[in-house]
Amino acid sequence: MSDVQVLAKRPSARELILDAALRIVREQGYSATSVDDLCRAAGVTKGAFFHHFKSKEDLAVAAAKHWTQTTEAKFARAPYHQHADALDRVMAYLDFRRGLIRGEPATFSCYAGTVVQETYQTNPLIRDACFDCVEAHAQSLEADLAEAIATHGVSETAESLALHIQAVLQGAFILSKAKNDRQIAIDSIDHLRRYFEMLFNTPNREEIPS
Amino acid sequence: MSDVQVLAKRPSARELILDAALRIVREQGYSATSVDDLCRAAGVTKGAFFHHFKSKEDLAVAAAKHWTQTTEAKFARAPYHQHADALDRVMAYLDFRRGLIRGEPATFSCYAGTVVQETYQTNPLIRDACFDCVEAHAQSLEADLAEAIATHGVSETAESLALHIQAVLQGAFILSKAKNDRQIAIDSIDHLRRYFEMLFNTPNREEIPS
DNA sequence: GACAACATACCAACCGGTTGGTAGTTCCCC
DNA sequence: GGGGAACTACCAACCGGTTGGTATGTTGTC
Repeated sequence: MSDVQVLAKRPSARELILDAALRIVREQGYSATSVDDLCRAAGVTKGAFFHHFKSKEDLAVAAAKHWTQTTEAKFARAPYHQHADALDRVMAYLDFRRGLIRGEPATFSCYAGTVVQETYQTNPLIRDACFDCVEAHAQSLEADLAEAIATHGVSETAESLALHIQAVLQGAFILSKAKNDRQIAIDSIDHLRRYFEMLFNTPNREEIPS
Repeated sequence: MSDVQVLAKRPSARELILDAALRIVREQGYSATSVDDLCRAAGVTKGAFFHHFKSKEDLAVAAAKHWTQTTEAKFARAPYHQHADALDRVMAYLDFRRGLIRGEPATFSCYAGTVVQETYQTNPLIRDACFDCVEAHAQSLEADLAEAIATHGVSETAESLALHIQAVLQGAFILSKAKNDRQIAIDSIDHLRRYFEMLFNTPNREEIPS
């Protein structure tokens, strides 16, 4: 054994490629990213790429699952879960998402949202993998939303609200990319927050608390 | 003069290409659409393409402007302008947008939103052209929004609300594409409508009408 | 020595773009 | 009003580079 035994072992080519894919595809888009681009960015050869993935499409699907895993871990250890009240957790989640809008759009935008626009009609496998990403994350919010809905007598469903949050975020990312300005995304998230404040504060919503 | 003098003259290659671009690029994405694809769809040759556009990038920018023009015309003759009250016009606009969610995502989604995701970092010319599209349409709503804001004592700006509408729509399109289901987009627009209802009905919003 | 994990070299198809050309129209000078 | 130069609109064939993918090694490990 020539190397020192360190805990941070050199990541495999597969992991290097997947991490590179999440980064470059969010920068350039899926179609514009060539297999050579990915290999160069990951520091591996084309042989390694096609050893681990049987096609570029296969990589895109695997990267979607990888995206789900990394984001799942990120949100699992986020502080918004700490609040005792369900609605507090929901609002803290929105604030957490707001706080993530930092740096370049490529770093805070969504892999699935980027890829699905280019593939939804030509590649159902990738499209479904991308929807699974978004849906899985939305579902992770449903428990808190359902509890807040029950407590505050709101007539929306947890599923619908969770998906609407994702829609606003995706749209906010697009506007940020188009204007090359992150503030425009933050503004939309603020509008979303205000929607939730009004929806859940229920300031005698036409006297019909359902 | 050998031909009959008809009003509907054969569209030029340039127009055929631009129309084809709006259609195919929304289906396949910008990078995945080759110049040959465009020529085939438009029924013209590559020579004609490069006679009218100096590059594929040039076509993308021209198509963005073409998109602005066609949508401008479409919304100019939409019925939501008829209402006497400004807030009624705003709400009717949202309902109009809701009603446009028909058929395939490629037919109701936005050229600019699709293209900008693939080009925002690699091609500033295209990115700016796409933002101009979105901004121009958002600005067309600002007069009605400003009037409704003034009448109802709302503390948001017309610009911010107009852009938020566009963000929600863009996000709704993405979710529709991902789920391959237009209802998910309609649901988000319904949430947006509810936000506007609550924002403008001002049911003693914490007693601070600004 | 078997097998996974890579690396090297290569391929046909396709990519955006260029070429040299033609048909028709417009313009201008006589 | 006739002729020709200049111009626009378009076309088919072609070009070098890049594409996703493959075939065939080589290397390290159990």
